[in-house]
Amino acid sequence: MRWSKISDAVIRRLPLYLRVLEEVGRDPDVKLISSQELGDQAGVSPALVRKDLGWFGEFGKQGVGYEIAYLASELRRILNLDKEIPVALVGVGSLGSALVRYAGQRYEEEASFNLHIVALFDSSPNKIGGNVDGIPIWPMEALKEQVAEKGIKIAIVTVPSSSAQMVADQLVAAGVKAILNFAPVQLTVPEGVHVANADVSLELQRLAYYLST
Amino acid sequence: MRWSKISDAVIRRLPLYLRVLEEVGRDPDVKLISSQELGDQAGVSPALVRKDLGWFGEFGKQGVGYEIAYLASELRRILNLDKEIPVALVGVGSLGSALVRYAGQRYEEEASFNLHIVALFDSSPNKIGGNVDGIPIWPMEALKEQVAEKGIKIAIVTVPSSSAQMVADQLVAAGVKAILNFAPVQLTVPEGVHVANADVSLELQRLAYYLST
DNA sequence: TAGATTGTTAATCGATTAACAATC
DNA sequence: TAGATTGTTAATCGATTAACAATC
Repeated sequence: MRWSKISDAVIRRLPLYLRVLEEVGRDPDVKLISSQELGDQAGVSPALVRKDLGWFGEFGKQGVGYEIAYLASELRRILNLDKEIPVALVGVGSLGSALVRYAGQRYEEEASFNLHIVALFDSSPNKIGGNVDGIPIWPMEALKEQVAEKGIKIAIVTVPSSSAQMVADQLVAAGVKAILNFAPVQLTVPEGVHVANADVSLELQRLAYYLST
Repeated sequence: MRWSKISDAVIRRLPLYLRVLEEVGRDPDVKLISSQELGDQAGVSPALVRKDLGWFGEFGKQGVGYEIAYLASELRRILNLDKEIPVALVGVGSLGSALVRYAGQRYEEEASFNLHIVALFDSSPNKIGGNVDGIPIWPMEALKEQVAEKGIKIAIVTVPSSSAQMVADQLVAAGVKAILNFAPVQLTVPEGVHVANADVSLELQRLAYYLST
């Protein structure tokens, strides 16, 4: 544990900053960025940008700003994106397959989207042995072995709600530390395992609220 | 505008409460639920459940609790889910197609997921005229007409980042009031239009942070 | 009635913003 | 040097929790 007690709200903004830095860094003439400019592009106040970065160190120079390339590399280090991260995906339905392709594209396009889906899992016999974009589909029985062998710490769950908790349990047992859950259920995981919910269903229902305002 | 100034944090929890109510409501013997029980199942404190509901009215009985069917119907009304909501989707790639199927499934399985994708749009000539699960794919030129004809107020955007802002502009011009954006860019929309970001890329990068803790 | 639980106000907690000394 | 912008502390704002009177 490197920095304890840094709030999730802070962590959530770091990838956003990193994306802005990569965007502006494409212009080789621009070497520096101020918290004002970085905040503008990320949709955050300059004070908050400085406060967020302040949790991790001093990355800027007073009167000057932040060196784009340096700050980007520091953010990659903080987010563990300085090395390639192997990811598993469980549930190779249409959403699962689409996410494999989506992640592959991000991996190609975004310089520091360093997450790589390396193994797929499904329980359906007619999918096992197949692949999506060249990534092999394994039976659930192979989960533990593959997670260990490939050093997988993050998994994406795109199985039906009814099996999501069971799959999460298996992932945790196999040693996975973070889960991106697309199933419309609240997963229960032990302390130390992180779950992010990508619940499209809830988001759409939430948007419906604003139709009456 | 019915209730002004209710925070987004509150609105975000309402669909969650609704989901719990539907879940427990399946058992016909259970007619009542306390804020304690509702909170437990939604992962929220009982005090917060009562405070959230309190913004919209008095739905419970002291000493008794909340009548499940009644509270559910009130939440549906508040979230505009008491009537079917037509939705458009722009960008019929693999992610777009997958979401069409996903939404179709939610529509079947969840009693009050009352959002219905009724029109798809793409710029690729070899997709136009086709369909996904029977829902027709229109050219972008047909957007304004279809949105007006079908009364579409919500759209899902699954186009590449490079065209997302342009598509958003067209959606806004056509009269769409809420956008669920899957493209990894920050969309700019006028006052009164709501954007929810479903940025899988950011979520995964965020999860990577927790691998070092 | 007695016990339970709501609705609501006051207290607390945490996150964001404002301000400014330090310093490049 | 003078102007600019960081790093950081104090002030403010908003959201959550605690507490309890009202009441079913």
